[in-house]
Amino acid sequence: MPPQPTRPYHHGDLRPALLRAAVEVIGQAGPAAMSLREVARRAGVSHAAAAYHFGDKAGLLTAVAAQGYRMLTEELQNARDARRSFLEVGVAYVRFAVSHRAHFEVMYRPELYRPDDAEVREARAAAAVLLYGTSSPDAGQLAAGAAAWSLVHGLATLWLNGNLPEQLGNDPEEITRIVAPYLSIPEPMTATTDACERARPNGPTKAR
Amino acid sequence: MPPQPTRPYHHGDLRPALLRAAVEVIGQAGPAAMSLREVARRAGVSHAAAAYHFGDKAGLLTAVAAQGYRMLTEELQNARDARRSFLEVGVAYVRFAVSHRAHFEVMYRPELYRPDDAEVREARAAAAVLLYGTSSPDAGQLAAGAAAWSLVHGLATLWLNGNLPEQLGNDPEEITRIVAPYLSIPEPMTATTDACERARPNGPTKAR
DNA sequence: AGGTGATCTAACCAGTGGAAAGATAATCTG
DNA sequence: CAGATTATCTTTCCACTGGTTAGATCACCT
Repeated sequence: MPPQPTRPYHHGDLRPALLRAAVEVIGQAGPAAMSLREVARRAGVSHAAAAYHFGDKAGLLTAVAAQGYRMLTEELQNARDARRSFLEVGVAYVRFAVSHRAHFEVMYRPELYRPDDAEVREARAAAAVLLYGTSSPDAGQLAAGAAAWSLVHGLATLWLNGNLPEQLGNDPEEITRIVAPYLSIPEPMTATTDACERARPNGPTKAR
Repeated sequence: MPPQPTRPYHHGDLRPALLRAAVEVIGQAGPAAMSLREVARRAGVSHAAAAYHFGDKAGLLTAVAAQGYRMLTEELQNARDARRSFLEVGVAYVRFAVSHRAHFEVMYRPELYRPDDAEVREARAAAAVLLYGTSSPDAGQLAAGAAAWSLVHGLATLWLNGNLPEQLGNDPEEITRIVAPYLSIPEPMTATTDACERARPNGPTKAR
């Protein structure tokens, strides 16, 4: 017989394992249905082990949120660097929300975790810099950034909740490219076609 | 002594009383922290009485969501009729989210209730008509409506979560009037100043 | 080798949502 | 008005949850 495949008393890599399990559960059942005990079960440990590593349930969700903001920052950065278009940053935002739904849903439910956590604040601030296009926006950039952020954030959440009419199609990235050009924002770094003009005739068609 | 102020066995008006209590609890502690038992306690009945009237916890939250959509419809309608401006409909949307936070937070957490409930679907459809400006939108109106809805919805949720920079001020309605004009939407019924032109020079200033 | 601290389990607690059985009262039917 | 039916509410129970505590196990350091 094999040499006792008994799980060792110490897991050895429990923290990341619990994080993965948590994201998995949230992805399947939503953040509200996630329980410490179910997460611990999937990682093969007692629920008290999870509480030990994260303090409490909010601590685990805080870690998920922080990881989410870091991942978002990275993807926004990639989009900005690769495409050099503000629109593509917005598309990347929506893509992140859809492809990392578990993280996204936790990030924007601050009552579930500790939004004042240092790690979270840091990661969120880094993402905000990319969303506003600059780390020290003036009043106009601030309002324009808020408009852009609001639009893609609203689009992403409405999509995730199934609140968008199905005639718009079922590809959230494509929907973003159709809808976002209704925003008339003076692009800070790129010289693309004026979104306002493009939107004028009878609404942006495909807008590719 | 008074004739036995003992609570009668039958409450007589329990359903609305439970609804009010639920909204109160959610307003204080958020939808995730609402418990059937706490709601029942505030209404002075056992938690099984609440379950009897609403089937289960999701049933209670379904009723809250339906009520919320009806209230939203009414306020959007008032704003449209009174101001005859598309912008003011958006402002009314944000005002609703802030002043009826409990309802709003439930409405957009479909995992907490039964979004397919007939009453909810009906009430939500009525609100959608006002948000799109017409009950049979063409492709352009659909995209424009989605853009407008996304913007105000994103603005409202970001505001509620404390994700908007504080330099924008602390009056969400005023913020909406500053931010929303970045949208260039051909207004269907009113002939206001072209938002696009107004936004051009260096961003809309106050936009009153 | 021995001790120290980190990691994990077991056991317990109060609180939760749901279901079932029964108590109470309002209403219907004759 | 009496008796039966139905609607409403309570009590009680169950499995589950998050959090706490005491103790078991083990890695590591000197």
